[in-house]
Amino acid sequence: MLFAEKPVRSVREQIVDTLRAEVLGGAWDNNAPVREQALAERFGVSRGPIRDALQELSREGVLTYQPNKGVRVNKPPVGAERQLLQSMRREMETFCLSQCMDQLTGSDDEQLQLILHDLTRACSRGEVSAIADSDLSLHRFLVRSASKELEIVWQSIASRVLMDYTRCECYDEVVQEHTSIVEAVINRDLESAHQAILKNII
Amino acid sequence: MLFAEKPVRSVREQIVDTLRAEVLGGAWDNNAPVREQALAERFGVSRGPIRDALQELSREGVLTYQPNKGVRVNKPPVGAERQLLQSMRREMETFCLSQCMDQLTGSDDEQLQLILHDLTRACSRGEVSAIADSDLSLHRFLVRSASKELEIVWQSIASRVLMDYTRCECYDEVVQEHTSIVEAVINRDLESAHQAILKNII
DNA sequence: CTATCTCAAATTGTTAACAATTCCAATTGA
DNA sequence: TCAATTGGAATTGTTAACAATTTGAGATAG
Repeated sequence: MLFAEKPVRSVREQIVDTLRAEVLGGAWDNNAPVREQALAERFGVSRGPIRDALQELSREGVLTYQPNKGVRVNKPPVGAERQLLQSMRREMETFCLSQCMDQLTGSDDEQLQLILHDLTRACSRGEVSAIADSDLSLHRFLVRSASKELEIVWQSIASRVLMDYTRCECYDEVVQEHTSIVEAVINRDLESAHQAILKNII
Repeated sequence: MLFAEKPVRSVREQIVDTLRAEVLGGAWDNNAPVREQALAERFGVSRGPIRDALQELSREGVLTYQPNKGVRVNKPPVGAERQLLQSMRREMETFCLSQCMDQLTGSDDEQLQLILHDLTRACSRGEVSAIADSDLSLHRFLVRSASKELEIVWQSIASRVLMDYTRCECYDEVVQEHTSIVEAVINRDLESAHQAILKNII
């Protein structure tokens, strides 16, 4: 069996990714309650998988859970707490870059450019949810290339930090910064990649 | 309503805490499959809450999940990956100490000493699961005092790092190190507390 | 008028049955 | 003999019904 394992995305994963992008994109009111039944009807499944997804997003920091009261949209971290999370995110991503840089293949480069293309298109159209999703996807790709174990930890930090993604309105800058990252990676220029990452994670 | 909200522990939380302590304490074989039905019978509930608990422990790094194949006991991180997680844990705990130190009350001190007492007793009896649980509880108490939001992130890092808790066999040292931490905290000596924490998180 | 109580509707939590998938050992065939 | 097949048992995934809890509007008493 030499086939590359195709990432069979479960129902739960699809729901998680969709809702995460929507929340980070500002499509849900802050502190708004999230109802299981409504989501179940929307996604055409029963409440079981929906509950799974909401639990995962709660641990990720996108939603917040209260026993017997359901989940709501979480508040973004502020002040020193936010700075700590940003610092940890920088630490993880620079580490993962160092780890994976030498092992990336041409196929990886293609995928990166694909994601960058999605990000550019989403920015030009001003689709905030799609922008947030592509942004996260690009960083996730690099982290995942280094370690699937670290990916889970990273996601719960990155999601929290990006809970106020909508306040970033300068789309051109987003495209520019990620273009720098991808270019440096494709050139296997670790130093430039580190700098580009640090510049992007303010 | 001025009553302190008593932490009503849901069924899921109890199962999560029990299983986490058992795994960290080495009571489960490495890479051993974890069966939902068996746990459901053991805890006297249906598979639903069990699945919730297993999902949570998977995101926490204690277990590892594979679609349609269930969960297994996860492997501890090694090498540079482990060092990164340790570094992040240190960063979080020193931060949380600085944040909460001034706000701790006498009641908090009592609780800390209670946990330290549990830890000491567990060490003297050599009950590894109880040791791991008390150890985590003590650190969690300090993190939680600073931020309930950070607690979730911290847990997923600390659990991973402590996946090889059993290899630490010098119980006296465990007691000693945590006694130093609690003493420094009770004396509101931030500098000593930081040093004690850093010494404990190797 | 305000605060409290009551009860029905809405919502979350749990369960057991069913569906889909995986696992594994016995069977088959070259 | 050994690899591939197959069928049933074991296990996970999903669903709908039911139980428990919360919510909120209206009634009630002060």
